[in-house]
Amino acid sequence: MEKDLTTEGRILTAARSIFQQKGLAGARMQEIADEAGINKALLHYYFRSKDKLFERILEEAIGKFLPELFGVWEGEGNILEKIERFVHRYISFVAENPYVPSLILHELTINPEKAGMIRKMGFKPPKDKMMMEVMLGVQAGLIRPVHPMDLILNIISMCVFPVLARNMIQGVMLIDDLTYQEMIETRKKSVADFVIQSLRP
Amino acid sequence: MEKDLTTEGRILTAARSIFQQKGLAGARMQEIADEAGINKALLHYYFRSKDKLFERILEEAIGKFLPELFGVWEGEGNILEKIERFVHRYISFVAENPYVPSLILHELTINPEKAGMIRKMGFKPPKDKMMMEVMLGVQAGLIRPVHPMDLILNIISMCVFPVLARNMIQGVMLIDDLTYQEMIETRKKSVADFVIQSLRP
DNA sequence: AAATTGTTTAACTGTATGGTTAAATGTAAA
DNA sequence: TTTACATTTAACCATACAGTTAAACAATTT
Repeated sequence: MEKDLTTEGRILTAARSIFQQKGLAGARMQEIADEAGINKALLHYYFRSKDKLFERILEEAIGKFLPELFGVWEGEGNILEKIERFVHRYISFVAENPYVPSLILHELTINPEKAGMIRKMGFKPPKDKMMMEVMLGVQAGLIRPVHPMDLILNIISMCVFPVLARNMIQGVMLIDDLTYQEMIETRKKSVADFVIQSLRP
Repeated sequence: MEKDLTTEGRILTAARSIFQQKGLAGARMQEIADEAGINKALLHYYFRSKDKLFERILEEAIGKFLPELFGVWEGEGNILEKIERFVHRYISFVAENPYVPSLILHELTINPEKAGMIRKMGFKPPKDKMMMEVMLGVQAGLIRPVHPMDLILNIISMCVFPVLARNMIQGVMLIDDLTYQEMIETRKKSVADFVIQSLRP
């Protein structure tokens, strides 16, 4: 249980952790209360129901996740520089907030209609910008021609999956915590290299 | 509800589907019974408890997943050919059995200790073989030097993630079913190309 | 001091759900 | 036909859990 923060903050921190580990159905209000160092009555005093609490956490997760995801295309530099910056920032982000993709993945797998929430929150995937950026890179001779959506899927996969599936991969490959931690760290560079190497004309 | 198959088979099919969509905690025995076209009493007649049924499904999933994953390194050909074969086979496999990685991921995220089951089932990741194969490829001038574990993580990520996170990606990127289906299909080649391009010396 | 707000305690309600049971019915083989 | 197994029906039990309530206490503000 956290010492500092307000009670509401401690609840949110606890809820994030529990919901991420167990999902909506698997989480227990009592457990969240325990983790926050309070009791169930107070938990309901702050958040009327489990669903409301979960929705709050999910919205917060999406609100952190998407700007991070879409933001790259706004910055300076050519496509190679953007890729490098994106990979570094994105792996750092998911490594520090592993609950974010995990929650969204689980919830949207169970309940695909909830994707509507994304549009309601005003996010729009910058597909046009992506297309344009890749085309510019090709024309400038910086990269070979590729399908933009394929490229972006590849990059996101390599950034997110190793963090998202950490327990599974460690379990299957028998890798210890420290080694894995270091691997994630080195991947902030190596994934960008891997992509950039592949894009050589 | 399926017409053919034995009752046990229909139960397993139903359980796979429900457990994949909702996870262990979210699944309902009644729902599994309905999907199998039988009643709850008969479901318990075949599988004593939810946990037993789930364990059966999970073991089955791991038993399908790991041989597919580790099998590549046994076949003929140089590393580039193996990568090409692996990507094609692996994406085909996960596309046809999306429940497999989904189940394992969710369960091992919640319950990392269950990774022990993998060792108990006699699977061992062929790390040595992977190392050796990559080193041979480097020595033969087929590929540039890379960290084998990084490479394998990249490949697996690009194969599994787009299928695993399909709902999330479609929701975020606003891609319709058919388009996505086609993308998965083309990725059976394009991912291999992407990797092989990256590995050029 | 009084009022407001945050927090605890502890008991309680209602419901969803896993699991059981027993009796009846169907079905196929011995 | 008898035996054994498969399946249904329908009721039932026990438990876990979300959510409520009321009374008391603590802390802060007015």
